[in-house]
Amino acid sequence: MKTELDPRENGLLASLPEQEWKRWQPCLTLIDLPLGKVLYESGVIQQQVYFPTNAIVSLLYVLGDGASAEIAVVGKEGIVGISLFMGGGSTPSRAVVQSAGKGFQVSSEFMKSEFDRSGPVMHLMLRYTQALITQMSQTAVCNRHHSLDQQLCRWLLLSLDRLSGSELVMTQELIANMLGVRREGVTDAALKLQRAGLISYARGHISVLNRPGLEQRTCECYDVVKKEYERLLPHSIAS
Amino acid sequence: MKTELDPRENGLLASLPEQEWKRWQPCLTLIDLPLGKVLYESGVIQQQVYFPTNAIVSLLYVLGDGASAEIAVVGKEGIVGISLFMGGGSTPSRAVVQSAGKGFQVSSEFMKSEFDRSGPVMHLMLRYTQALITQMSQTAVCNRHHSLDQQLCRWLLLSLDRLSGSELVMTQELIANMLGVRREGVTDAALKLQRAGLISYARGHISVLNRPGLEQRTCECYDVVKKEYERLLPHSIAS
DNA sequence: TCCACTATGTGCGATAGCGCACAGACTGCC
DNA sequence: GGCAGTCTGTGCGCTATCGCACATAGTGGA
Repeated sequence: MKTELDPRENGLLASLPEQEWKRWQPCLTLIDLPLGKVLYESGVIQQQVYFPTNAIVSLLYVLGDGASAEIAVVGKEGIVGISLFMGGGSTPSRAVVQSAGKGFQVSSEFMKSEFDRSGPVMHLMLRYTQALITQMSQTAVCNRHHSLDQQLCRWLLLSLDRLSGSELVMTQELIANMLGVRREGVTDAALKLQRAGLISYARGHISVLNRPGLEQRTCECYDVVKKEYERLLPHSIAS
Repeated sequence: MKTELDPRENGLLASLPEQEWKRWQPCLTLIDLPLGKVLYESGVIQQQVYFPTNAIVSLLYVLGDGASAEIAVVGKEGIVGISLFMGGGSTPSRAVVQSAGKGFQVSSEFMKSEFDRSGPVMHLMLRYTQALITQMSQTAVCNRHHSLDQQLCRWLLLSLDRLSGSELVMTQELIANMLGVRREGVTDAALKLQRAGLISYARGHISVLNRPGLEQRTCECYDVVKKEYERLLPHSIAS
């Protein structure tokens, strides 16, 4: 009679071989991921790692003057907290829930011991990390060369891919923080998309009306990232 | 009577424990890294990985329209070709020698088998990768928020740290490609630094006259990256 | 010595995004 | 039903950077 969320809605957990899955299942804890929750803070050693199912988490960097920029976004295809197994234990960035939902957590100790088995878990995590690196690189390039309009399209598409459905709950203010631009700039860009009939925007609710249209309007960055995720993590993002 | 370059001028090779080093030493091949040499190309499977000693290699992304941007820079502290052990085998970016010098290469097979021992080599490589991720993230943020002046300072300092000495051989045109800006923009920024007495520029030769001055003028990004390299890879960058 | 070439410096109009101020509209709560 | 608060839309002057055109200055080879 359980209607509990299935951990295997997370792409990485779903990719675990049967044998590993048996070890993992009892160690997974369902966790609520409300909007704005900080999963880790710059420089702080993490006690858990997280596997979102229907939430989105932004990795963002906050500058001394309060300005910020999103480095990458993690959803049901990934894990939050890679620095744990990469060796640092912390990063100079922050992970914030950007779209509320649920996820699963496991303790750092468990994650570490699983990684250190050097088996499928490790290789899966490393491939994911490689995909994440691509996303970060592409963010850097996109920040440099592409217009806000294009970046907004990219951002919407990346976020949608990491959820299910075609609706996002997200104010323009928040999007501006993620993209590292002014709120008014997002308003302008969003208006253009609305007028083109691609999205509809209403007080924090974005509905995508014409996804192919968005894909046409975005820069190549989106496609590069998407293809790389598909190459490295087949089946992890339902498209 | 050998005056050959010591592989241990590379920080990662120098960090190998004695036991590993004995295995590695016979497998290292000295290689010339002339300006502009492409060490790997977007999407192409690599046959070698490279450990620069006195050369600098840029990881850069080239857009469809020819525009480009540097994602990260690798010098004597690192390795070129992490995607080999991360699992992808290739990345959607390009590695180009940005400052001529020497390095050592090992075959993909050797690197892979060493990584798969899951010992000190693996942990060293993962820590390096984590540091590289920090550099990429910070590049993304810097591209978004900081002025060209500041970015030029950051870039000069990062490059200097990865060489030895206080001189760079590098035209403004090339720097512009790396930073993903116009050549004239670099001219302007470089002039400001010259007038402030921080550097002197002469037909592709940059001498840093006042390093503390540069450090004062750059954005926080440089410091974040530097500290993270020092934390994750002690002794790897001589400061 | 001269010439072609490359590297650097300069000017100027165009544009994207910024910072700020403020208006209108919707929402939730009393 | 009214009010406070939040979200979105708009106007305007400012600045950094762009794109292009062109001037100047070293440099290396014929």
